[in-house]
Amino acid sequence: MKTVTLKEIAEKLNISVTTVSKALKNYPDVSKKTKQRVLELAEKLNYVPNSFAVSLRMQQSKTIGVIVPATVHHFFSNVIKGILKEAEKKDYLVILLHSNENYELEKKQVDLLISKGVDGILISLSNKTSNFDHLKKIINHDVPLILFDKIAKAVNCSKVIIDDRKAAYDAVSFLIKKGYKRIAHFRGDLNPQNSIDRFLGYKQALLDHNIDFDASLVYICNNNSDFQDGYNNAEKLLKDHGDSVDAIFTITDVIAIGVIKYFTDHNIKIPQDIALFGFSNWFMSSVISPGLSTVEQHGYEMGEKSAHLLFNEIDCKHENRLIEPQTIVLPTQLIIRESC
Amino acid sequence: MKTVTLKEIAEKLNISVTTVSKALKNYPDVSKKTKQRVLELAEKLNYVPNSFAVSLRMQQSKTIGVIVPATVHHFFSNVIKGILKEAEKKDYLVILLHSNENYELEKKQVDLLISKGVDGILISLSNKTSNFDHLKKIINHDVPLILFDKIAKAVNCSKVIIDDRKAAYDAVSFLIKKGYKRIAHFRGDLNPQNSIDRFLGYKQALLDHNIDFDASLVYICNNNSDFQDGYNNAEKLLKDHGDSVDAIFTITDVIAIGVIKYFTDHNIKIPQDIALFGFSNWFMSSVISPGLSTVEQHGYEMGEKSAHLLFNEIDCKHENRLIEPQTIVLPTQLIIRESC
DNA sequence: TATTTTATCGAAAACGTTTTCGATTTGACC
DNA sequence: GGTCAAATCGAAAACGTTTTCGATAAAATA
Repeated sequence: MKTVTLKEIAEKLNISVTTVSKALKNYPDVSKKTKQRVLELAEKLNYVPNSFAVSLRMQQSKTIGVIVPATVHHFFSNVIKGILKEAEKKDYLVILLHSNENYELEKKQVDLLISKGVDGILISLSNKTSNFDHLKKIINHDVPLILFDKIAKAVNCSKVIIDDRKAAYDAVSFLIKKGYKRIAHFRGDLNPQNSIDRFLGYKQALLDHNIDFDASLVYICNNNSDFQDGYNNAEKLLKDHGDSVDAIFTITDVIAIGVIKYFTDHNIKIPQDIALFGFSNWFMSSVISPGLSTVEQHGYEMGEKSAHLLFNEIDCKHENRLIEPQTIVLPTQLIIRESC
Repeated sequence: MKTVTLKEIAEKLNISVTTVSKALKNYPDVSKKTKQRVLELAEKLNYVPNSFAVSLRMQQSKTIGVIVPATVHHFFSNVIKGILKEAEKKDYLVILLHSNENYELEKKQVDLLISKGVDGILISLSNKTSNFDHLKKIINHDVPLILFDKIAKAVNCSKVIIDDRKAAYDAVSFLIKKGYKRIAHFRGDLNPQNSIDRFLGYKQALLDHNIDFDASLVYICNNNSDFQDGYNNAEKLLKDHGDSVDAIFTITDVIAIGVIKYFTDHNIKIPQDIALFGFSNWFMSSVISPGLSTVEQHGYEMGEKSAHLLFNEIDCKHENRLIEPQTIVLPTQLIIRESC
């Protein structure tokens, strides 16, 4: 099937390319008669505008780029779902990229997206990202940028996040109010902001409830989506502190799942012997037993909101309106299940 | 930051656009001296070719499109991961679309991709898709197409699948050899091929082991990724057959998880009272208790292979070599855990 | 010196749109 | 019949590349 162009329609109708183009776009300066003739022939020949030419001429691609660490996460795949939904509404296509928690890759992918001429970019940073020049490059190229979930505070662009610190604070406070006294924390890497914030929330909650912070109760999970990390740290915790610890707040549900696995394997009862609180509300947390208490993070809404914000900034740019960076903080909820 | 063009480089160097272009592409008919001058200035000005112009001129976008029902599935997000990996190697970008198990949407998305001028398309069909005109349209437009996992046998293009029938046959045979005699099947919708094939494998296994097929033991899950369907059907099964059934083979792990939930809630022991066998090896199946026996489907490899096949066909097309549609059948494995 | 080869360059067409602006035609009005 | 306004159209430039092919100059050959 040959792809048909304006020129061919014009020749068949013995009119100019200009008129064909204008007819299809319903310009007022072409007669009803020719409009109809053009429309009919275009329909018949199955005309579809060459998007490369349109992009070149209009300087826009109707495409946005999305970079996430991975989508094999319940949270991120929900975010993607929300983004795709919004994009569909606005007739935009989305290019998806996985940084794989790799800074160099993330940098390269940003360059790729810029060179592809996407109309906007959505990024959730990799855990390894601590230099933000590539993000500034995006801004310098005047392409709208939104950071979500794993953001860089220092970068001057709009952001969509949750209040990690408060969410962690709430979760740990809940544990304390339930009567748990020695609460460990399996935190994430030292670098990413949400790992820091959740740790700070944990610490603050202890402080506010007159419980001394004990650094030896904090364990680091280098990869907060590897349940083996949770499994191993559970083992370490037991070795270090015996049964003196009565609860653990983990940076993600996956880590908590690893902990559950270890405890189940070693006949340690949850929540009788030790309680658990996760983060993100992965699907499996609702079906595992015991059900895992966790923080609902609303990935889908975060995707929606981020995309919405981005399209808004794209529109602003086209209308030459000023873009005022804003930060949206999405609410979270504690989901209480049997694990505490 | 202004984007710099060949023309600007040419003007600054007092040479023609042609020469600049050729210098950057290392044509033999431009002197080493000018090449160097061009390269240096291009580097200094941060020149990056306008991809719209390149696409228009070269008639290719270096972009492929992917349509899947959803990515909130462990299997599909692994497929995506594999596709992205391959695409990165070949310097291709991928546009991701969710059909949401909606035929009309899928059709529209195919049109979108065609009109975007993607160099190739990868699709896993929605459960509702039973008309394949949109796929034929892709082929008629001469854009390479690969179907994976949820395919249409009738469409003449390359495919990457597993042998659903054999995998189901193996799983059910395993149950039988373990001594289970009355084995129910929670199947998927009537339409999709893999739902049919898994059912046929189930039936064949019974037949080959001299067990009568009992249609009343087959339950339909309209949405095979909704664990509630499994929960509800477990309830129905109990009501219909009491404790006479000793095993269930489910179309997916999620359904099985729903079943586990129901049985756990009602104090029915797995596998003592009833055994379970799932399909797809979702991450959670390894961490739930009891561990769920299932069929490993190798999503990542399927993504890799599909993308590889697609890039191959794209290359063929460029070199005007004939494309011979082929079907790759990926091996599956039984993963045996505590549920049987 | 005349001729041929080689090295280096650039004009121009092409990819397929969109949009500006000027040209032509038509009809209305006096 | 002459003037003016409105309606309808198209030429051409522009978006930024890539590539063909012809032109020129320098070097090699006779």
